[in-house]
Amino acid sequence: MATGRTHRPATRSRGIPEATVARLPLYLRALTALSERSVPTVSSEELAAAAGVNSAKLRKDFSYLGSYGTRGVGYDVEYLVYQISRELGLTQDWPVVIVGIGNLGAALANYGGFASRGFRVAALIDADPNMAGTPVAGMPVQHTDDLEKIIEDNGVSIGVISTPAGAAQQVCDRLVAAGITSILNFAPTVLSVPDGVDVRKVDLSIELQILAFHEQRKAGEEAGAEVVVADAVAETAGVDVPVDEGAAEATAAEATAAEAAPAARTESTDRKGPDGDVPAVMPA
Amino acid sequence: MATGRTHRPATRSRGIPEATVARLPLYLRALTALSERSVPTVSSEELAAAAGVNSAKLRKDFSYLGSYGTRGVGYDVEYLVYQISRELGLTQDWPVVIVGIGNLGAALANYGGFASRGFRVAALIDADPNMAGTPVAGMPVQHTDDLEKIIEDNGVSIGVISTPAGAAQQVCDRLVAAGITSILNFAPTVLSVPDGVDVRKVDLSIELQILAFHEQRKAGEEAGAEVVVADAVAETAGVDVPVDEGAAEATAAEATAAEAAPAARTESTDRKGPDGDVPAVMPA
DNA sequence: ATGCCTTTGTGAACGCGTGCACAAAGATTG
DNA sequence: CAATCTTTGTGCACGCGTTCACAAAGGCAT
Repeated sequence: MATGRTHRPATRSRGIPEATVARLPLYLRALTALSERSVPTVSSEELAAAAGVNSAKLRKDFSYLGSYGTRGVGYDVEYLVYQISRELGLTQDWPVVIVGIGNLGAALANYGGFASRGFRVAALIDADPNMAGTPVAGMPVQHTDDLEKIIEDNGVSIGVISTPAGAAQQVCDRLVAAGITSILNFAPTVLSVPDGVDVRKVDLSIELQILAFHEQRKAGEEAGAEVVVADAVAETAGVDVPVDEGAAEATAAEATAAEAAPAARTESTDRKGPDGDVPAVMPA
Repeated sequence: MATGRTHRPATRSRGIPEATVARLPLYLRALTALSERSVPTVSSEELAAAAGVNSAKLRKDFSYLGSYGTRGVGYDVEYLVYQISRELGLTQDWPVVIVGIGNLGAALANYGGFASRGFRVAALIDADPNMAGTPVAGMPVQHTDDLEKIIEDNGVSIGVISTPAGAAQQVCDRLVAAGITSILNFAPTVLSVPDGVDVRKVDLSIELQILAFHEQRKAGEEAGAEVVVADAVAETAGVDVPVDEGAAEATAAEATAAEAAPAARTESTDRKGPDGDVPAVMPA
């Protein structure tokens, strides 16, 4: 998925499991859809299907909130919508600032999903003086100089960072100093924040890399013979097998193509060679 | 299905834990930065700090890849960059199509982080005929009609969906039918795909809702006297505490602010328009 | 070589999250 | 009111992921 949180130490969270919290918005969305279709009640089975999860998991998730269902019937849609909204804190207004109005920042400013859930874009902030005053999503961009004042005046506690990576930590520090305690970070950097500040990150590049890993694995399985060969080579060649078999495979790769690893990365990304690990043929 | 590795430590084979895979890009980024500064070696402690993780975790993560470190010294930066890149499949080129060129789609098309990691945007696709031919990020937008042909001609196996929610499943189906096996979904919908197809989702609205939850909890703790009092009352009064403490807290909240809960629930469809979270991004 | 110092790699313990399976609870029907 | 049927809520077991803590391994100085 898309996120990660800065590690929260000792918070006596006699509360809802993090994994459950992360699913509540999913349930809420499914419930909202049902609500709009005026469906009065829904069973855990149906709702789970709509949310794309296991029904047992859903019931357990709801059990952390309380007993809001009726046995033999299901859950009252409207009531559940309200309860989840309340639990998530969506019954109140959350002013949000977006810092860094480039392509992504502008897209976020135009994103309809914010307002529909109680998130109000209070201000758009950018460091470029030329952008100041320029309307984006019907709202004038303001300059970074006024960041602190904007946050204070609007009582903002959630900030979105969509600046380039180089500016992110600096912006983050100013946001935190100004009183922000929750940050959604789109910049490809690890932000360091003091305790008590939550950071969630969305990293497009990382998501793609994870997909690439699985994609490669899938491709490798189809032409799976290669891997076997690599293992065989390792054994026949009497390669000094380190600690375990997993390492052996890696070692086999080294023994052939990866020997020139440091050299290979000097330039080209071409490595069609006798890799033994990387599939030589791409999925069509 | 997975009959092979029933009784075996996952050390063998491509048994890299999912959690580890998700962190590899993080390490890679930190290592790349070190590489650019010509740092020759790095210890697990230093690298962990740069990546924002625990050093023990990092070492264990690397142990799944093999023994690439040198005791007493650390890891060779260049070598590790190569190994991780190879493991993630970044040593090859991954053509990608982006479907839905609204605000977000355009932002993604302009995003530099893709190309820098071996991901090449092969095509931009949109359903709006008026957009066809319009250059976005120096590349003409193509019409959905040609989706299948584009994917086949370019050997694309990774697709990015940045359409409105309503169109996402349909687009997804066509992508899958055309041979796509990995999807990065930005539309706020649960996509259903056949086995063998990976889907990762990025949902901005959900991220904010999770932040709101924690934000609310933080605010509640500061003025936490309320909750404590409520609990005390419950006990002193000999109230039959319902299911568990969590529920007790919820009950306490209702007793104060959420008194109007049942009322609100009759009317809860009001505050959000029919938009829901439908538009991930509207076709500009 | 020998001994010291640093850092890796990993065994083991622990905690969280997931899924199964079922008893309890309520609706519904006759 | 009793019997039946549906669906919730949860106890339990299992597996994954995280963290600790330490022996082994390598470098380096003497």
